Amino acid sequence: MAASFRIYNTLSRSVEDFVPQVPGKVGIYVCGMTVYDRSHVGHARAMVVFDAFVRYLRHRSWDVLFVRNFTDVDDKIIRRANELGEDPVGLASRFIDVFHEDMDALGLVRPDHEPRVSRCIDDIHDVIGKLVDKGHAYVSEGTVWYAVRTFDEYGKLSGQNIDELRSPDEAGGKRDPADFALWKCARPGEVSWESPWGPGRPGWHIECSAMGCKHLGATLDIHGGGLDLVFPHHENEIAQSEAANGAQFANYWMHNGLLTMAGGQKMGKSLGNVINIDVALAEFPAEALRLYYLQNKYRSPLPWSGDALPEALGMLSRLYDAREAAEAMGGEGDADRIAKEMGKTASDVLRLGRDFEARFHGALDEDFNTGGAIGAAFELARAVNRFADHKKARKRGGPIVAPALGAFALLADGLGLLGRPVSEFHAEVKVKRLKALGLDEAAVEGMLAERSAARAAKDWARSDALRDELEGSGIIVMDKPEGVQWRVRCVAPDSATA
RNA sequence: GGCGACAUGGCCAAGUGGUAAGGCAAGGGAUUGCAAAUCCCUGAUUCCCCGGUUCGAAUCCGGGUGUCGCCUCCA
Repeated sequence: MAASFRIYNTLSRSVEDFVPQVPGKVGIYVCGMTVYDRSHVGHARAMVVFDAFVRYLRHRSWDVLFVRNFTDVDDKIIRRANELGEDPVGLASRFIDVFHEDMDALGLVRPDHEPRVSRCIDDIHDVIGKLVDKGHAYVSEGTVWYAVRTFDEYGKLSGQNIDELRSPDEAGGKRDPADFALWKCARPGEVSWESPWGPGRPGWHIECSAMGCKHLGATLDIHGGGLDLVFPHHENEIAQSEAANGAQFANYWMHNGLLTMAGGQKMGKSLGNVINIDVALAEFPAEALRLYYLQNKYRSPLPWSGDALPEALGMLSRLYDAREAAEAMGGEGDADRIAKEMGKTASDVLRLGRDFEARFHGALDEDFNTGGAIGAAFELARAVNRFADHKKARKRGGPIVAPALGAFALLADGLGLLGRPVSEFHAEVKVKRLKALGLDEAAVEGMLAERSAARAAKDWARSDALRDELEGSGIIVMDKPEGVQWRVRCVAPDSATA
C-alpha cells in the first residue's frame, strides 16, 4: 500500500495532497538534458533531486514509471556539430554516452524510459497534426507555428500575460510575437526530417509533449524540471498538449531550484562559471555531492562555493563513522532491559532509533523535506556516538543500536545515502583526496611507519615532527587505541573546485 | 516594464499559529604523551522592516525594503 504524501505544485503555488490517477501508481516525466557538452553540477542537482524523489516513492511502495528525455536535436547541437564538422545526431549520441557515465558515477537509477527527440519524430508529427487540424497551429513558409492566443489558459503555470511579455524581435512569419515553432523549416546544411509540412525539425517544446504522452498517457501525474524551465518551456508544453489532447497535461508540476554562485548568480554555461560533474567527482565521492544537494530544500536556490563539497564530505564521514561505531557493537538480549541497565545514553539511542522512521517519513511526505529528514539522522548519529563512549557499549550495545542501524538503512533505501560498507566509503575518499592533493599513498604509509617506530620508542619530538609534516601536506593522523588511522583532509588548498 | 520565488544565529539550513531541528565555523571543558576523532558546555529573549488579525505568529493578512529567477538558450 503506497503511502500518501504532499507536494508543492507550481500550478497552484501551494503544497497539495498527491492524488494519483491510478491508485498506487505514479507517472513522472522530467525534462532532461540538451546534449551538446558535458553536464555540470547544476544539472547534477536536478538529476539527484529527482533520483532521490523516485527512490523515495518506490521506498514508500509506489509503482513509479519514470521518464526523462534527451534533447538531441537543437540549435546548439547543430552549431556545435558544425564547428566540429560532425553529424549533429551523432554528436548528441556521443554526449548521451558521456551523460550516462556521469549519471552512473553519481549513482543514479536509470529512468524507465529515456526517449530521444530524433527517435520520436513520428510521435511529434502526430501532435503537430492534431494542433493544425484543431486550428491551434498554422503553417508559414514551411514552419509550423503554435498560435498562443487560441489557447485561453495560456500563462496559467507561469502567471505570464501574453501582452506583457518582452517580445523578441524575431522575424519569420509569426502572426504573434509570442507564437512559437512546432516544426522548423529545414535550412541548408541542417539535419532535417520529412514531414507533412515539408522537411524540417521539431521545435524545442513539442518534444516533451510528444514523449511525455507517448510513455505516460495524455495526463502525467507529475512533471518535473528546473525552475528556469517554467517559462516558456513548460508553459508551452501545457498549451500544446492540452490543446491537442483536450486533457490536463500534468496534475503536479515540480520544479527544482537552481545552483547559485557567489553573488547569487545561477550556474550556467553561458555565464562561464560551471563546474562539470566529472571534475567534481574526481575529487569527491558522489555521495558527498548527493548529501550536499539533499541537505537543502529541493525548491530553494542552493549556493555553491569551494567549501560546499569538503563540508558535505565531512558531514558524510560523521554519519558513516557513527554507523561504523554502531556496527562494531556486539552482545544480545532484550534491548529495553539492557537500556534500563545501561542508563540514559542507551535509552536515548534506543528511542531515537525507534522514532526515526516516523520522523524520516514525516519529513519526506511533506513536500519532500530532505533537509529535515537528514537532520534527524544527525541527531541519531550524535546519540550513537555518545552511547559509544559508554564503557560497555562495544561489548553489549548491539541490541541498543539495532534500531539505529535500521534507521541508517532507511537513509540508503529512501534517499541513496549511507548505503555502502564504511570501509569502501573511506577507501574511495582516500583515493580521491590523495589524488586531489597530489599525494602518494606509499610515501604517506612510509612516514606513518617511521612515526609509529618513534612513538614506540617514546621519541615524541620525532613523532610530532613527522605528524606536523604529514598534516602540512593534508594528512590527518589519528592515534586510536586499536592502532594508527589516517584520513586525507577534505579541504584542498589548491582544490580545482574552490 | 511584466511574472514568480525567497528573506531564520558568523555561514548553510529545518520549522508555516503555541513559544527557534540539524550541519559547518568559533570559544571553554573531558579524553589524549601531545594531537585527531568523539562527547559535554557556550551562542538568535528572537526569525528583513512597519502595521494588522489572534489569548498567542518566524509561521496568517496588508504595506515597505532587499536578493534571486523567468520574460532569448538554460536543470
